[in-house]
Amino acid sequence: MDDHLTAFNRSYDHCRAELKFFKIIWNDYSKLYGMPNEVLFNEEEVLQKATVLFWLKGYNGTSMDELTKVTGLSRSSIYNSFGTKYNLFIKCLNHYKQHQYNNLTLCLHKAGTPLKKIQHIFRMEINDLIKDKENKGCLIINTTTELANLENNIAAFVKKNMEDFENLFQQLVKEGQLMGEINKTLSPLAAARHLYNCLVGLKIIAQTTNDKRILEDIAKLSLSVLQK
Amino acid sequence: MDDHLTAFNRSYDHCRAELKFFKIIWNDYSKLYGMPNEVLFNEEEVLQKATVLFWLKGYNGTSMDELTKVTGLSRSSIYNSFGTKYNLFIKCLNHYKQHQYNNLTLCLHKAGTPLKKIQHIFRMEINDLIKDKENKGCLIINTTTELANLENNIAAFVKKNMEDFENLFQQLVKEGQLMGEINKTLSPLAAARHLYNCLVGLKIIAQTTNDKRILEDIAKLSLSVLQK
DNA sequence: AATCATTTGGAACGAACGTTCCATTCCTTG
DNA sequence: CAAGGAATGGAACGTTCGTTCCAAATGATT
Repeated sequence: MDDHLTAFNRSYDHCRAELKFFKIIWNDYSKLYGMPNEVLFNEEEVLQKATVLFWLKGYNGTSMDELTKVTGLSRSSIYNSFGTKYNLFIKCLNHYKQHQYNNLTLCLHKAGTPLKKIQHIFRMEINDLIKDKENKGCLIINTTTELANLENNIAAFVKKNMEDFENLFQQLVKEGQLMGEINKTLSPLAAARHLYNCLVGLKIIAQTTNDKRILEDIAKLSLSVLQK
Repeated sequence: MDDHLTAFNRSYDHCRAELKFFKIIWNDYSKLYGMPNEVLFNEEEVLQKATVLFWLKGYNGTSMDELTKVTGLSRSSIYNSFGTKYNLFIKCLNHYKQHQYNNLTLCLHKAGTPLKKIQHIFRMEINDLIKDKENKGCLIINTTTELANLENNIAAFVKKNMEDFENLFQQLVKEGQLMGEINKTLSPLAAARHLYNCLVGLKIIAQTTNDKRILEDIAKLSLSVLQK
């Protein structure tokens, strides 16, 4: 897919957004004058189901037919609500990231010191990976290897995701250094990238093994560089 | 794809292998009695080209049509030589692994001490990743995220690959510990898994960034746990 | 030249793909 | 009950998919 197509997609999305906006306006207007209401649509639930399917089988491995079955929606409804398969996939990616972000902030509030927060993030990620009996790994990592080198939008999304993780870890490392629980000679950015790198590795290896101890051993050793 | 299909694939492969064996016998026999020779086929070259395509676009993202174009072979020739798309892909995976293994042994012979060998492996991997302007990453990792959770043969191949790396790293860590250049309190297996984990991470991150220093920083920090 | 097994190009297969279309259903309001 | 419009189910669109098939080409031996 080239830049031309990307531009087309953007304008297409824009067009759809505008259309939706006018529909909402029209909805209010018609209510005002006693016209029939628009039947609302449960986007969240459908997105969750579609996300799991893309997560399991990948973008190219998932067909619209399977998506209709898993969501319970008909073809027309999906196309009416999301446009194309590609648009639906992008929505699922964002949905997944939001879900991931929610889990992460939960971690940050639960644990105490910065180092403990980092450790807790790894513990949670490992738990989630092991809990998944389908070994789906991570949707964003799966998408990276499948599409990031072929599609600019995806590449940008994936890069942004990496930077968000880097910033989070960097902040925690800095705080930990101030508190004296993390080695002060480390570059916070380099340490953050190292942590993200290990997390990514774990998400791949979890697709190969179900042994929780292997993942825990790796995490333990990776985190050991933080201490002096 | 279930176990039944896997079993079918295995017996199908076996059948093809046997057929090929008899063809070779027949070839010798027919030569002896002056019968026409079989026209030989350059499998290596075709595999290399097919491998690069699968590497770039993934299994589901690659069509037989593109494979004919990139290899220069006609449809019939590919099917005659490799059977199915799936069989061709498995051959490509093995071809890729062999190539990877050759590079690795080259590393082991070039560098000196065990620790230096490990460092040299990481240096070479990073160089290869950065050199690739298409950001293809690693075929085996890409295949892990695309198919390992859906196909038993692939899962077994990927797991074997991980174990091979683990064994290599474990051996090097043990030797380094004997020489006193690697921290003796480390579990060689845990250290090996940590190293593999970091390598896997690098192969993913290289699909997101082209900045060599980022990868080098990560490798440096990851390897720092080996020293005391 | 004739014979032979084998390879090859290209047409063709049915199935599945993403997508579009339209008649019908559903719900709300008058 | 009638009317209106959005959402829906299901048929159908044209492509592309992996795969098969067959006539023609190939090259060594008689």
